[in-house]
Amino acid sequence: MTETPLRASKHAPIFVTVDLVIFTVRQDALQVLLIERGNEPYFGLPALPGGYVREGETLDQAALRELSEETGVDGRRLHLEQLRAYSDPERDPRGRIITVAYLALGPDLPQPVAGTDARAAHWMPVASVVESASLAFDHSVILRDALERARSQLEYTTVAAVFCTEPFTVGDLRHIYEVVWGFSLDPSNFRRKVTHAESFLVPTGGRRYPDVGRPAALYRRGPARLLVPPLLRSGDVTRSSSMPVAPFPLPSV
Amino acid sequence: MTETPLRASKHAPIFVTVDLVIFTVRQDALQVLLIERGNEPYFGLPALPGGYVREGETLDQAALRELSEETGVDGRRLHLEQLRAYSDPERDPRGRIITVAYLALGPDLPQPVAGTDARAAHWMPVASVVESASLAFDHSVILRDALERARSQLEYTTVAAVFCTEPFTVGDLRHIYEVVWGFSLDPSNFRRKVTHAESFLVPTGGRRYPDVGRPAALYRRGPARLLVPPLLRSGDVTRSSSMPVAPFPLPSV
DNA sequence: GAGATTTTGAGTCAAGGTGACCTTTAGCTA
DNA sequence: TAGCTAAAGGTCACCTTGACTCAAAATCTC
Repeated sequence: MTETPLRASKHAPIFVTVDLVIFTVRQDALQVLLIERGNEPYFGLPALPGGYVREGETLDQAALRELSEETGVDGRRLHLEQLRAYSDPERDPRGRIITVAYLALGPDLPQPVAGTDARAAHWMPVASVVESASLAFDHSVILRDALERARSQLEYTTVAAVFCTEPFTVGDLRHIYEVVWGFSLDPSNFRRKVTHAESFLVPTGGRRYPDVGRPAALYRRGPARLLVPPLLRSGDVTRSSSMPVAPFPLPSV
Repeated sequence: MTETPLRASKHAPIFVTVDLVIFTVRQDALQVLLIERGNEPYFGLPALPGGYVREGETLDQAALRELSEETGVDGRRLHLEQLRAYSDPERDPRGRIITVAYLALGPDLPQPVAGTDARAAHWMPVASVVESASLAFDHSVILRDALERARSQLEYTTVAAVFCTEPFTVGDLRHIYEVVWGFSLDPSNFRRKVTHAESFLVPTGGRRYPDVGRPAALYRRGPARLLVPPLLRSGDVTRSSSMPVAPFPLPSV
């Protein structure tokens, strides 16, 4: 915050957008909602949904608005959190545009109605997108950051449950973890942990009778937000923490 | 990202600033660098250092520049990471200004030379600021968020070591944890954890002879950035994770 | 110089979490 | 009925943790 008057010439105004990384789990895969760009630049390339922040709007409000415009889903049913800002001056060839990325997690969402901008929107498996498709702008980087954030959130918070439609079984929840983390978990140990965690799962008393196998008890999301103790990815592989700008194990102090 | 041309009238340009929460440990207390505002609005009130993002500059670069302008310290000696964006349309009475807050951690820094803007800059104990002083703009909120982030980072990463000037002892490092977390730790258990953590501490071979007591071995920061296993605040009290915008099912995460 | 003081550093022990694995239960189908 | 599947519960060895004790190496006090 400087004391310089707002319209001073030195500091050029900047256009600000929000971009959404919307994750859901469908068909045994973590999927992300991508739109196909209908204009230059990056015409025809897949991109994250998003748009300009309007006057008098907070970033959160802009994200919620874009969310409902793109998916037709009431944002209150989803988990939505700010990821971080991306600000490379060259990130958008049209000019100086900073974007604030949001991470949205929700249960199997409806096939997106084409957004208000009539752009085609599709669910795509995250795995295939991150390793093959190149997205418009710096959206590939944003997607990778969002994926790592989501994976890490599953360890320390109870967000995994928002991927499930209520009521759900412990098996449903485990399936979420396996799909997001990309490896399978011991069913017995998983049950022990999530049922022992305080206020994570609330039994409804009901049961679900699968096509085959013993019926499973049904649960609803409990009030707990934090998972104590955390449910760590045991392998503990390739975990990157929040990203420092100056390399953190720094050259001498 | 919409396809609308950049200079469309609908989306008003927005001014973007970076604000810095610079923490250091001096005199047995966690301290934050505050400036005294020399202009309206909030004339005379303490505020976080910061300033407008310039043309062609990334947010990270702007943060590094403000850091050196305010403290005269080379940013490469510090840990610097993006905290989050704050965007309430009413947060700045001068108009639409979004700020991206950064968290900077460093060893006992020099008494800040008055910034280039000739504003008075002072180290203030965080404890007294958060519970009494009201800062300009929404800086009180930013400071609280930054404090919680720093406390949580000490659990899962090795950043605590950047508060120490090398070489340092295990006691020095424990002192950092105690000051930032606000409670004392068992010296013996603390030593066991940090010395067993892979690549956290590298012994220099030297010793430091204190005024009284047994001499202590000296260490340098190791290459590890993540603390495995994490060093959890046992009390596990008042921990809040990253903040969702729409309450992820129920209030407060 | 002897003993008290202080801080480092090492070790013990019980409690609890974790991963690997086994067993039983409750439904289905052949 | 036998066989299959997934749920649910249990066992056990291993490890981490917190609380605690004890020895080591320096200074300070008398």
